[in-house]
Amino acid sequence: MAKTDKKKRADIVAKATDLYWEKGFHGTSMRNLQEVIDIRPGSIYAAFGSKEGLFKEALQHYAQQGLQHLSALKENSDSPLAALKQFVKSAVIDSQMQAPSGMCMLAKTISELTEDNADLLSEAKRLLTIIEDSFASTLLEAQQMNEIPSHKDCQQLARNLQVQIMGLRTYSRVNYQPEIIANMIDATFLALQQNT
Amino acid sequence: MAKTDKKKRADIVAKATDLYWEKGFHGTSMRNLQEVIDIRPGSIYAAFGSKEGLFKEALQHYAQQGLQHLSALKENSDSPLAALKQFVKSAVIDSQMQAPSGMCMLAKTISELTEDNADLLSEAKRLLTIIEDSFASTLLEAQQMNEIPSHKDCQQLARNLQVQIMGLRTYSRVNYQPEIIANMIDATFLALQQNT
DNA sequence: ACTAGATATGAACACTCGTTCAAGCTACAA
DNA sequence: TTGTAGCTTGAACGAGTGTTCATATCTAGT
Repeated sequence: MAKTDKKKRADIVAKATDLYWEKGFHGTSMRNLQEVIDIRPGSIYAAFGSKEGLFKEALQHYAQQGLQHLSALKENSDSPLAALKQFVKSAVIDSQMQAPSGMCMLAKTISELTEDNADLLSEAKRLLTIIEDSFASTLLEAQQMNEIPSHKDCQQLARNLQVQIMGLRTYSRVNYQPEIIANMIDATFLALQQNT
Repeated sequence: MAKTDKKKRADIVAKATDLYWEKGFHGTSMRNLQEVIDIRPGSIYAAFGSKEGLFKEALQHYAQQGLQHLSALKENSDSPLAALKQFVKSAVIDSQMQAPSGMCMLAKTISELTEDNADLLSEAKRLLTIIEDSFASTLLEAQQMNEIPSHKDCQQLARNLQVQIMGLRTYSRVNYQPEIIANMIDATFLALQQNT
């Protein structure tokens, strides 16, 4: 019973995440959500309290999904750097056609919201920081395996990567040219390994 | 009379731009706009047709503003590259505190909207392309003055710059550290000039 | 099979949304 | 001074917003 409840709840959050991700916080109405999830308003409010409450859980679900994807890729590879590169390519290139939006949901949220929704804004920032940290520790693993010159600052490299991903995902929406984007990612990772 | 009308209209567009820029298309209501501009609904609809019509003009106003800023900087400098760098720094760093939003309004629009507002979306893309072209021609000027190695592809460099700016402006909203951001911009422009 | 507690339902609430339009006002030509 | 063309006004429209809650339904323990 408890298990069923948890599964149901997770299912609701997953569907809500996709809709919020596509249309944004202000662009998504509770009626939209109710139709897509096939649930009545009372149930949402009993479980999540408000439109903001559900959005907050959607953000968390989104971030966790991303982190899990990265660690899955790392497990299937003996090069942390190659895993990271694959992660970036799938986030930037594949998600442009497959995902609800080509944008990173966290970046999209940070772009959209103002201090009128300070809670959601700071939650999105917090989650992005966590992701940046997981980039940094992946890069550190790569460094320990001599994939990256030892004098480089992995926190700084993670920052650069974060900037690059955000830029590329936005740019890809303007100009979707997979090969060119792929080349830019290759160049970014080549620079990581170089000695200057 | 015609002059006064044009000035009035431009004033309305300028105020609308700032509000839309801050709150986004869906986050801004016509009531918000009416209050900020101090105008009655009928007048807006007579002049712009719809919420979308006004937003479209706001996008155009925003883009034109940016292009004018860049060419003003170029006139006050004999190095196109230095002017461009100053433009980037002011867009990424200064606008974080001063402008309605730290984001580029065009990127923000592209991030927010879906095909439900195809007109606005493609207008934002079109304007961003124009801006990228003006980066490219600025870089070409720099190349002709030997500020940039002659074998580099200025269109490609402009693309990189666009990606970098979009990324940095989003990242700055998460983590506003002006010196670090400034260093990253310096590094980007140093790489432009280098011979690899 | 019965009952008590939890959960789901969907009509309804107060409010805001984008938009319209008849009536009033303004400013210039004759 | 008067006529008229065009702009401004603000009340009003129907539809949609996020949210609530009394009622109906379901579930689990006896």
